[in-house]
Amino acid sequence: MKRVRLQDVADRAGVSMKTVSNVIHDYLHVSPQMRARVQEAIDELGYKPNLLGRQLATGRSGLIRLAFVDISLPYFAELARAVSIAARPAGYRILLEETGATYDTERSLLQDTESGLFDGMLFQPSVMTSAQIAACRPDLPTVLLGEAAAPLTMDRVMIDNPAAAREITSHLIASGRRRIGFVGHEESGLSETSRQRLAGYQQALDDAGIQPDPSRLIATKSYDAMGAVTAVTQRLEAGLDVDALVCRDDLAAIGTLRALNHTGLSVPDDVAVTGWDDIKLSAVTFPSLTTVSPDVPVLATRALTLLTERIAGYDGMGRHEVVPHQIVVRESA
Amino acid sequence: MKRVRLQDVADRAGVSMKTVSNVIHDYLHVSPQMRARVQEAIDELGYKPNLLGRQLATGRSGLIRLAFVDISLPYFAELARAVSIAARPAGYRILLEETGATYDTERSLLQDTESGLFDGMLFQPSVMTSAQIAACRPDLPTVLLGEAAAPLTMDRVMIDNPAAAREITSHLIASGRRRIGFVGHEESGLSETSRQRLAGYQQALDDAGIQPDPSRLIATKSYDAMGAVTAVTQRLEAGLDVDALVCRDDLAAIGTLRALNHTGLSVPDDVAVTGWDDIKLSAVTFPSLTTVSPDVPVLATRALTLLTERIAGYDGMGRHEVVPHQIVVRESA
DNA sequence: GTCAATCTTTACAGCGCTATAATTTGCTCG
DNA sequence: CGAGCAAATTATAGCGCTGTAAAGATTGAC
Repeated sequence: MKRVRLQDVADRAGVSMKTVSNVIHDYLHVSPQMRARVQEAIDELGYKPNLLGRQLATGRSGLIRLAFVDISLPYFAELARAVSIAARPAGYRILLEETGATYDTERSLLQDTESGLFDGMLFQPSVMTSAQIAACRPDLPTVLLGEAAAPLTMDRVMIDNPAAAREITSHLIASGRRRIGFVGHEESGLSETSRQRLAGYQQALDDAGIQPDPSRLIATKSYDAMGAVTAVTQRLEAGLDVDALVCRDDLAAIGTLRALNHTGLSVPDDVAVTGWDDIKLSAVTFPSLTTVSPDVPVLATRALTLLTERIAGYDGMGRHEVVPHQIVVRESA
Repeated sequence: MKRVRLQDVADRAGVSMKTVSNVIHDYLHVSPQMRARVQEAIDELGYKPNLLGRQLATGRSGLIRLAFVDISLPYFAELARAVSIAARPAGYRILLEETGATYDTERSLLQDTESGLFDGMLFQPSVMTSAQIAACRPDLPTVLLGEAAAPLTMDRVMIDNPAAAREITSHLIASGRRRIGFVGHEESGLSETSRQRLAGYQQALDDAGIQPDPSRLIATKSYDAMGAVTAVTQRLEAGLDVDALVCRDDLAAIGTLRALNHTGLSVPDDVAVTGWDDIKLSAVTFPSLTTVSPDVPVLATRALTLLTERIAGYDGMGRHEVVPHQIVVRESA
């Protein structure tokens, strides 16, 4: 059983290839009887259009590259899902690419040695700076996600991190907490994400006239929850004095919950904890997490809109969009 | 700035297209000086091969479709990562597809109306039966993942579910538990996955001479952790009498932990809990989860090996491979 | 110095589809 | 009844690359 080509269908129906193509694409000007005749031939032969041929002819692949650190981090899995769902109506499929947070991988995304496969790219950088990205001058239409980096020439979608950090810290202060720490920033080489969240955290303390105390900043060695378990446990044993911990993300918060529980501290009675991202599991931990909830579907939709405009040829300066977030209050704070 | 084509490079170097192609592909018989000359032209023009053209010419896209229920379920996110990593050395990229566990979506995967885009497919069915899958006669080389369904004609890779369920239940029995329940199967229309895990659970009870008690089976309404929270809480309030709960997967276990904690029961002192999948977070919950750990990297590698053989033309009967698992003992049991 | 054998390079025909422009058919209307 | 216009259909030229087959260059053996 060999493959059926467009020409085979055309021969069978006794028409030209283009007419068959018109039927397949529901082109307006095809007479009903012709449409029926061609459809019959298609069905009889079991014809399935070959996407490779179509892609080459149109010059579009319908594929968008979605690149971020690691799909096994729940936030990114949920982001991937949202993007994938948002892309379907626009006729795009999503191809995932993990960077592993290495400079070389991120750079090779921007300076691809091959072309044609992707129509565009959504990229959440984690180690490259705006200047480095700008220097790469990617030739693929690209929209950046997140707060990490974005040259002026490129589009970017994110939430207002300092504001959200300030809000969630203020929430802790409003509930009477004063000795508030921060968990989950890098030990050295602070990322832009951590920087912005720390800034909002500090701002909230300032607003309340609380003197920020550097001894309440707990850096972690890795992005996963285990990094927070290790770091927080260690600092608790060293006599950390806090009544609340703002965590950089939900994974850090989950690790923090474990460290606190393990040490015999009760959440939120002894120490309140907040997360960030509102991953699905944050509603199911015990206690459930008060967290910053970015509007991921909107983020995905906006990013795709900007990207499709770029693909369509828009060539203006970078547009930087801020997407809404909210503070979801649960048991942990 | 228009796109550079192979012919442009050939013109610039004063050679034929094929020679340029040979240089790009490190073809054996190219003289060093020719290679240098062509490379120079490539660099000068900044030539990037267009994959669409290559794909059409070779008839291969290098794309493998990976389909399962939902990427936001941690097990699948980790599986996707493993497959993606295993695919790279073989020259394949992975395109994710979510089925949402609906029959129509699963069926449309098998009976695609388009062709050419994918070289093969890895598919973890969740609602289709073996017979339904067999009836579809997919024309794309396909390897099935998981225990749910697999016609005799198709390859499949999975772990030994009944054995693993039996082992983890026996572990509970060995630690003195007797009133052991099961959490997370469907309320109606038992899935093959649940069936096999329940079978192993029951077998272990039988082995120990314990009478299985249907009142200790707790079905859930959804696959996520919240489904388990609801179901377990409800049953606990209704007077459920257990000293251990075998959960269908880690998400159900995490939900179960919350329900138990919320009800004031201590894990593992009052009730031991086990999970399934060994997702990353299972090491960070409090208490951390004793769980069944499938060897996902091996699963991914074996599945891809079988798939590449199918793509290469292997046409034998379905091969059913069993991949190793182990019981990871942590705090919860 | 010649012939065969091997190494390099080339010419060109597709891969399967779409887009453009050209052509034919079907109507309306003066 | 034929001009004029719109609707329907076709012929054909690519899209950018690779594979095949064949030609040209080089080498070694005798």
